[in-house]
Amino acid sequence: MDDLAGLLGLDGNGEVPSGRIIQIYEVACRQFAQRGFDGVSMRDIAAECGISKATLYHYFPDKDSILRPLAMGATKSIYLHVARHDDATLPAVDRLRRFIVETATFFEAFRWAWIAGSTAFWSDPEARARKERVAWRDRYEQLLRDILQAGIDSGELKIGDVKIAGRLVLGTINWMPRWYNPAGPLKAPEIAGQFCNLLLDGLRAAPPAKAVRQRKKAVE
Amino acid sequence: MDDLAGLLGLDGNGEVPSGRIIQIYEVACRQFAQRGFDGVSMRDIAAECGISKATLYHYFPDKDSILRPLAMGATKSIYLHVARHDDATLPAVDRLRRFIVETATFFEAFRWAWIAGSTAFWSDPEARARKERVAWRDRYEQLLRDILQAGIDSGELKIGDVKIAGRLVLGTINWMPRWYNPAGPLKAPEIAGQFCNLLLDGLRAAPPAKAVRQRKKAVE
DNA sequence: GGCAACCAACCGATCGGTCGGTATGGATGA
DNA sequence: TCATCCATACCGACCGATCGGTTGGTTGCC
Repeated sequence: MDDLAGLLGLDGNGEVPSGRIIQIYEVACRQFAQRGFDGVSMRDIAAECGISKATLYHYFPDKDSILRPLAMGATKSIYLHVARHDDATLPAVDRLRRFIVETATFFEAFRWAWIAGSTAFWSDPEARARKERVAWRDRYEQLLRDILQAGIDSGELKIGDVKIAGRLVLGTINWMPRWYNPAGPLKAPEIAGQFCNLLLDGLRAAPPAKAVRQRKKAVE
Repeated sequence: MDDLAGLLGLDGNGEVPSGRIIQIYEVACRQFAQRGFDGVSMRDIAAECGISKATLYHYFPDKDSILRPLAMGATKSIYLHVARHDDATLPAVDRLRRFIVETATFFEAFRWAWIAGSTAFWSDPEARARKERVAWRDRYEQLLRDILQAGIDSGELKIGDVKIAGRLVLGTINWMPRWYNPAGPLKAPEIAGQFCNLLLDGLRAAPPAKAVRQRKKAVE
């Protein structure tokens, strides 16, 4: 189960979230992820929850306020999760591995919320919420770039452009939800670990110097 | 300009495509990419084209038949494009570079169609069209895996799992449309070239043997 | 005359959202 | 003890707006 309550921050404070509210979040989250925000009607959500549409509006003022906490929670929690597991005293290579693997761990736990948030990013009409979400996303991406820069400074990594390298890493991670099969033989963190190995050491077999020359000629 | 006519296969046959049809494709394509298929109404498209909604239905029988050729064309053409530029007699490393760079070249030319197709993949109600599109997508991904396998066989590449490595490469490419800025200093093929360098040689600075030992200890 | 291009007006369906009302169960006060 | 009260949880029926799509035309050019 997803433990969406944790992602939404509903379990920490004094409020006791109704089980119905959690159910609505879970149902809506999966439907948004699978068919998109516009592709899901309030009637759809109500039907799968086994309640009437009017009851849905007893718990939520409008459709946006179902998606918003999910999208915000996913974006904010992913940063808090990787930041909690980061340790700036470790070698940058290990920090990078943790960043990648912990992102996958998080994504596996909150797959639907992640997808729903990333596909419906553009539709929130409330500017403040949109801005806050972008800020958390920026923190997440900045942490990765900080790790890469630390690796350059320590001599562990050899990177021309930190921004480009960051895009490379983020692309591999962010594309995972599109094809990842939870029922497959490899769990997300294992795949992420292999990604990290490939990213660090490259696809190329260690070439003798003359092979490099030959390659350069062939490109021309 | 996009030259959507080429992507749609409208210029090769005897038919003379009306300029209006091209205009509708261009407008719809960009709107679908920016706001999603469900987020765009036929009224929106008609308004930006400067025609009435009824006239839209003079050229297209329904909404799906505007998106379908765009999505199909993007998926089919990307494969044909990279396959045309592939040369199985070249070293696998060069073939891989061409695959990545030519994908970026194509994506830069048909950015909106690419995005519209990849986001609206799931909504086509016509099973035959969906199946055909998946088939072209599979050919595209299989070509990449073939190149990787050729590199393993020739000793150029050192890859444990071709599927995983393929996902890695595809992720970096497919995520590009999400952040790529056409007005930025680097064009898509240049970025793709840098991606290829990083993918081939890795982020890690060539480590002395003892540094590798140290790293392994730190992971534990 | 015939046909491509175009449009205002309209259709049934569905959208997000509202309204008035009901069943229930626990606290309150005489 | 029992009537009252109130908040919570729920629902059927409805609203105006908008959706994809249709109809019955009117132009203007060959």
